[in-house]
Amino acid sequence: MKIKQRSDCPISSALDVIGDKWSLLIVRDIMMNGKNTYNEFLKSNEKIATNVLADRLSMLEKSDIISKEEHPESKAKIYYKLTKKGIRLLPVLIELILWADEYLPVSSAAITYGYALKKDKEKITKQMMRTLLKRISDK
Amino acid sequence: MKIKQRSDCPISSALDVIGDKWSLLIVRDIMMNGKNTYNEFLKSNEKIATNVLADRLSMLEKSDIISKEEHPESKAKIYYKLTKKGIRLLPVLIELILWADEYLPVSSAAITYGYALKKDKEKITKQMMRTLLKRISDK
DNA sequence: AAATTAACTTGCTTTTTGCAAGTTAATTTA
DNA sequence: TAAATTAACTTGCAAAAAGCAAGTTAATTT
Repeated sequence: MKIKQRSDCPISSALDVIGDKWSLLIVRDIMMNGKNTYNEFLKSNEKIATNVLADRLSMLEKSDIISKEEHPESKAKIYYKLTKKGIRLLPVLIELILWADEYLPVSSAAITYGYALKKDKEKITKQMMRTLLKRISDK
Repeated sequence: MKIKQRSDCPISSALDVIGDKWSLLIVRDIMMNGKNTYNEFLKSNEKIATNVLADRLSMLEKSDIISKEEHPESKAKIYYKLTKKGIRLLPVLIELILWADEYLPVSSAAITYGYALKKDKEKITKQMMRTLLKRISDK
């Protein structure tokens, strides 16, 4: 499978890569939920189908948004991590959270978090970005 | 058709509404390309299928992201416009542009725009947001 | 040695997309 | 003013993608 580019518009190009219902949830799981393995992704609340997960992981890897590594604890596991390109999607996720928080029904935990985020978006984003980037630089 | 909510995570909920390959392109066309009618959307570079366009427009309307109005020039036309909820997606689009501009091959025009955006994101976003919101308040 | 876990793959059904052609009302043209 | 065109869809069908259940293989645990 290859990714078709529908046009050279940046928004369209971005959506060609991550504009489906699952890719950004995998990114979210790694970025914010401390998940890094196949089975951890499978167990998320949204219940991705196993073949779709396999497909998305391989697409995200091909797009250089995630990469595979040896799992530190076991050879049976694969450790999925974000690349820099993947980490740089953080601001997109942040804006989706802020939008959802304002216009969609979400969990009360999300409301609380959104409130803090709204007040200090810049700072929180920068801080998270730094932490995430640091994690990949000292591997 | 109704929208299924896969979980109460804000990112997931946002993607349930606008996380497909077409919805945000329609929003982009209204927001940044001065398009407001069915045939204008159809003519975009990405070539959406006519039945999919009809479906997305009705979903976006049901989600209160766009609304239909009489076209000022003709009764044969329908004027689609963004609601406030739709306009508030601007920051998401902006971040997608910035990410694509840095990590994907896009047009040279997009590169130039992205460069300005990167330098002055806050200001440009606020200015655009103000203009868009003004347009809907004085209808 | 047997059971379990992890990461997939396979086969099949359902849903969504894409494409071409057709419909209806409003508008423009000859 | 009749005929052609435009605008916004709808319909039918084939192809692609998603969802679901079960199966495979290698590593790990019991």
